[in-house]
Amino acid sequence: MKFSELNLDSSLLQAVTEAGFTEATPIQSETIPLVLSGVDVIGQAQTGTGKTASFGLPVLQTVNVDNPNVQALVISPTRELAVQTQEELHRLGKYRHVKVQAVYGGSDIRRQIKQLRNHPQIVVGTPGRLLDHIKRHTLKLEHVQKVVLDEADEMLDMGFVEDIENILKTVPSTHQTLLYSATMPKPIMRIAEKFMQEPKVVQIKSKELTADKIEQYMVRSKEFEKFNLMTRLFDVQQPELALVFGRTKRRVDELTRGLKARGYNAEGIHGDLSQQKRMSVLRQFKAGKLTYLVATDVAARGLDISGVSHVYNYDIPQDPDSYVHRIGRTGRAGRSGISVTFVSPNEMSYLRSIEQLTHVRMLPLKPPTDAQALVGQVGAAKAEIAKGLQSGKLAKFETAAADLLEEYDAATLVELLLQSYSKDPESIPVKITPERPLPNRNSRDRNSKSRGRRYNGHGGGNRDRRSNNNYRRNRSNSSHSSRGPRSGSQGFKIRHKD
DNA sequence: AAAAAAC
Repeated sequence: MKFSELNLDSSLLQAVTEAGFTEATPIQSETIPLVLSGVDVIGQAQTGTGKTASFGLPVLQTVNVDNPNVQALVISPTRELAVQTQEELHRLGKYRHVKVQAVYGGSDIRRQIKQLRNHPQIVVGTPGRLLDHIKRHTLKLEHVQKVVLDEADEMLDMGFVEDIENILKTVPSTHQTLLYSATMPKPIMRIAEKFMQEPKVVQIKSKELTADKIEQYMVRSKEFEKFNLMTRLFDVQQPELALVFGRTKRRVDELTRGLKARGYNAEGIHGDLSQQKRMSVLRQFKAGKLTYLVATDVAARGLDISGVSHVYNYDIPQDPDSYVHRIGRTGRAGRSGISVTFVSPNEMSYLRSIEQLTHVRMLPLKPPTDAQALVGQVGAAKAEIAKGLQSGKLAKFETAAADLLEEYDAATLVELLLQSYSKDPESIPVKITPERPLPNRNSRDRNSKSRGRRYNGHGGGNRDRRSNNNYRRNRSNSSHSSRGPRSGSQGFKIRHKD
């Protein structure tokens, strides 16, 4: 269906056309008329199918621009998503002159209070800060007619339910509720029953939960080798933009440090960083000034960044839903994408439950050899040089560079380069805290079986401590060996020059 | 179990 057939105001259609869209996606064609008719709507569709516009357009249409009160409220699970939604609503509503304001934590509340005095008709916010404004009486919701719960599966997760309930208490009971979600687990349906009145459910049927434009791969690897395997993949795949997911904030920090040390254009994003840092990193990534964005699940949901060609699950998500969201950051808006998930032997059960949910078997990917990684690096270097020559930045080196590229084959050139920089990537130590070992594993189980379980309370702590020590010893061994040849993995060819 | 979200 075309947008022009959806009874939308010409000012909105103009903005849609300017954004480059003519054909509405299924979720948009189905929900826009429903939202316009005023009923409560539950919309479920794959990520990347234009959910924001499917509530945004009808909400923008029904807002009265001559009325200075807040008439619509959009609640988002993360700050970045709130900002993104505000930007998109602003873009779509600019010819209708609708004022849209985002409010979220981590940024100056006084500035937000001033902005709220500017009479926005639509407010987009995260739960905590919305409540803060409500308590300060700097945000009044008594004229709100439409409430949108965006990415509701995440938001209605435990902890948020109460916040949302408290926010909704200040909204007139006659309001229309719109709930959008990529997945629709049972708790959501219960919540929907509680907050909504005879909602119409629009479920966009898709054979697969994950977009088929995403090629999904997995790499079997031990914890200690993941880092090197992943960087080799980077060299071979040369992603345009890549999202790299780690399980914890700390691991994201360490991964980022490690990637930077090896010369990759990487930055991290997670909830412990200042909001300023979070925004600036995201801005750089969106502008293509940053190639690798290392993230916790803060970046897993909803974020729409064009050009994300690869998603790497450095740590496999334990929650299968989270996998669907993470890889949904690529393969958006009709483009294709690639995801690679690293799986260690004790994580096979997570892999199974993910595949059960998505009904897609991840293809085993053979990690590239050092030689292949080298060729990838050379290709990238050549492209860089070519770009530099083209832009004129390297004009004065033009003949010299051309000669070099003529004279040497790829591997030799890289060897020369590395020698001159004395920068052998794998010699740069990278420390990443290992995942804690899962309890009750192999050898300990076997030992304890014959002894029986009755000593449980007593011996448990001891056994755990022992296993930790073992683990630490293993780690220090492997970090030693990163200086010399490592058993089981071939070293970098150009390493042993000294 | 971690992450996210208010100061």
